Amino acid sequence: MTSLSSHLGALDPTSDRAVFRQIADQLREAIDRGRFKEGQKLPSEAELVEHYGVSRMTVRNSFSVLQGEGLVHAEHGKGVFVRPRPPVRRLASDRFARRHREQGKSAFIVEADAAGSHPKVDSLEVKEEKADQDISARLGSVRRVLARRRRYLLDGRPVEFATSYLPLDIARGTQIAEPNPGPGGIYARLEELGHHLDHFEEEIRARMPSPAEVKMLQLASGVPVIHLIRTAYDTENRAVEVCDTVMAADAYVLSYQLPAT
Amino acid sequence: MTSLSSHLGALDPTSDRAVFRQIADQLREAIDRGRFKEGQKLPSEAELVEHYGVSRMTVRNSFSVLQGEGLVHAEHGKGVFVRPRPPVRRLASDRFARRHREQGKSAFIVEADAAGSHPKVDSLEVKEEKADQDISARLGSVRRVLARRRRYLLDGRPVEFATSYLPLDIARGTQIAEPNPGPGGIYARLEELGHHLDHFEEEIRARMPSPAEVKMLQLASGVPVIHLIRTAYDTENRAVEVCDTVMAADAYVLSYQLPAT
DNA sequence: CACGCATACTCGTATAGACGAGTGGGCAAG
DNA sequence: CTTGCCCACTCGTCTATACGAGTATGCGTG
Repeated sequence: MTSLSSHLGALDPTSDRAVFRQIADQLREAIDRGRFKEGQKLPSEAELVEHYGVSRMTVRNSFSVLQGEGLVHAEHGKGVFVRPRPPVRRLASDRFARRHREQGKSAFIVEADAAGSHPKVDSLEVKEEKADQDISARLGSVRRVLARRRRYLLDGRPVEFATSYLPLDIARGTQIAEPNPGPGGIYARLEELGHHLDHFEEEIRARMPSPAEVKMLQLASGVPVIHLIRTAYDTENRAVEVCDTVMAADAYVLSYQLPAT
Repeated sequence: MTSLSSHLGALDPTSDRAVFRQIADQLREAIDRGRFKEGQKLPSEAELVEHYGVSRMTVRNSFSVLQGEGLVHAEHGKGVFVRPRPPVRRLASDRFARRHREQGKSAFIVEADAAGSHPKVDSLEVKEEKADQDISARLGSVRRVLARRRRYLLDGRPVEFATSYLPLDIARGTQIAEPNPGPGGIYARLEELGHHLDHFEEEIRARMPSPAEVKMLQLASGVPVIHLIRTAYDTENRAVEVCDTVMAADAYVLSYQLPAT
């Protein structure tokens, strides 16, 4: 009678459900019921091999199912652990309102400080480049754009990777083309330049990350990304910026307020 | 010289990148470059075993990487195929505007018909039940609610699964408690009952689906879900409905329009 | 011609074994 | 006591094999 018996049952040989799925089911249920808590170590592969009397690959197969569901993650040399749900960042739909544009620091820094996290922005890159087809279409058939890339981190963990694209005739030679765009960010600069912002349009998709995104965001397996594309329009209904953002889905909740009209 | 050589190269034995990752990389690149197109069959496991000179489990491991990325899906007895991107349904932020509430059919049906798809709604269930903690909090501490569950399908494929929760003092005994809520849906009924809608609040998350959701939405592996929770408020700022929606992420693009204020 | 079955090919599941590499603790030498 | 090494335990990668089950094709029988 091992200590595992208290959390995990036996297999049903008559079931037509695959053995590795049965094991995954039992582990999942134990996690859901809180028998294994966040961050806690699951039984090792060897222990499960022993407990269920199956081969190691079968146990690993079970783990890979749970990994794909984002429930657990393995650490080489240590064990398999219940994946903790990181604190989420809530993005409200009024986050670009003018009243939030007063302060010197960026919205990300201010908000994270308020939440007690340690924010950081790195991978800054500002350069002119050729617009790809999609960006070009959104900005109204421009060929070249100013691209501002940056990565956001909370408490050392990368959570978001964003690129802003602006037409050259607007941004070139202005502070927008500088690494530090100044207080209130590029939206404040755009307004100073006479491009009064009227509204934003946001498109949201969710998908699994590419290998490059896994690296940039240090994503565990089983964590999707939220892909948000925001277009800013001025009062003349011209698209003045497109911001392409990829977020670690386990770190975000987006929130929108809609009028019933 | 097999036909595979034209699409796939050789392994680098000096690389410290695992063999199955190298194979996955080559297949991924071939797919990205369009050498294998949407819906097309990839080389069989046996062919890749032959081509690379590795064991079958190594090839399967490569496939499982690509499956986790949502790039391919396997069909028992047939082969492994490049996963086609299904037509997406665009949800605009004005989809609940009053002007869309005139017609007799539901918004889903009207919109899908217009897009040339064959819409269907099934799994209708309307019943009173105990509100869970989250729903209760959103509705302002109600104990029991009317729950309206339904599943939406496009061209036979399930794409969305939604449950609306309404306080009993509003919904009980009205047409809202009937399977068919009538023209304009429950929002039209709510307004007729004197609950004039003021605004909606939507919360969006993305995550991997639970096994139950995989079943309900017939999701391929590597497809996340978008979890949307909408709360409807009347002009007295009372929450009159909470709608919990789980969508197949590969079938949706959400679109919001925000004022710059 | 039509139907049914045999067969070959596909992926799914499972076993058993081997070696490698990261981690951490204990023990021995300095 | 501190340092450094060894070892036990962990997951990672890979091989080889076996059988099962779903699919498609073609051939032979009726």
